[in-house]
Amino acid sequence: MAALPVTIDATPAEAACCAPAADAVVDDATAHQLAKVFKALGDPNRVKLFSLITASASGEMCVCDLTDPVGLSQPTVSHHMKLLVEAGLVTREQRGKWAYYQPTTGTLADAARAFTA
Amino acid sequence: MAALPVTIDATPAEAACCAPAADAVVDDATAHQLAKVFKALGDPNRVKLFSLITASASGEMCVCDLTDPVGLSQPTVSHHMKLLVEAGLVTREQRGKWAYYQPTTGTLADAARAFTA
DNA sequence: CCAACATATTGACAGATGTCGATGCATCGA
DNA sequence: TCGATGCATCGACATCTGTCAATATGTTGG
Repeated sequence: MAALPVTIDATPAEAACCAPAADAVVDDATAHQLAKVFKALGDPNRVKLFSLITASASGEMCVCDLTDPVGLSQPTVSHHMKLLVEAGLVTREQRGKWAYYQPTTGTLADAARAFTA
Repeated sequence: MAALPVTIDATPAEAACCAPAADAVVDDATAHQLAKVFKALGDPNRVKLFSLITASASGEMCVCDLTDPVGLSQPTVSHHMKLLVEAGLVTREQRGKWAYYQPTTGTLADAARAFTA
């Protein structure tokens, strides 16, 4: 499941007459993809990590700069970052010894729009 | 923790010189509140439930109309709806025998904006 | 090539989560 | 008043999740 397109695009939302739509407005695959994005931000520490990166002046941060602010061990931060990458919320770029993470701003906005669209 | 204001409003994002901001851009309470909202949508079935309600023509749905589309038992649907209510994503209104759930459209958008603001 | 450093992976563990059946608690209709 | 209906809560269970210490992998500098 590496590097999913993450296009999401909400279903047409047929809006039938009134009651049990029987088949969900979002299909199973879309629901899983959306849940993956939201679940990635469903942990306070990952919220902080993502916030730190998005608010970073340089637009990117390495693991060594992230461990201190959240107060977690280095392996734990790596674990969280992996989830954020798999959700498509950040991208990873290895430069030398450091792994730099950059936010993928569109992903979260698109996911949130899946309901209002 | 009933009926939280859910104002969220992102922190000023000081954007210091370059590196370890030491204290997170979002404080602990905000991170927890944001995580709560996203975690509520971090399950495929809750994504479907929320989608069903937001796309509903009448703007509200009762539990009896939700069990079939997601294929879950009634107690499980009640459990999921409780989480969505606690996250501030939907509101519950009891009318007669039925419990009607209505989407709180602003909550998700505000949570997503906490990072881009 | 080797030592030092930054990061990822593994193994383990407590705690949280999703799910259901059984049950309780209201409300409505007869 | 009584049974039926819609929903919530409880108890239980398997699974998932967050966390760390230990270790492995990979990259740079000497």
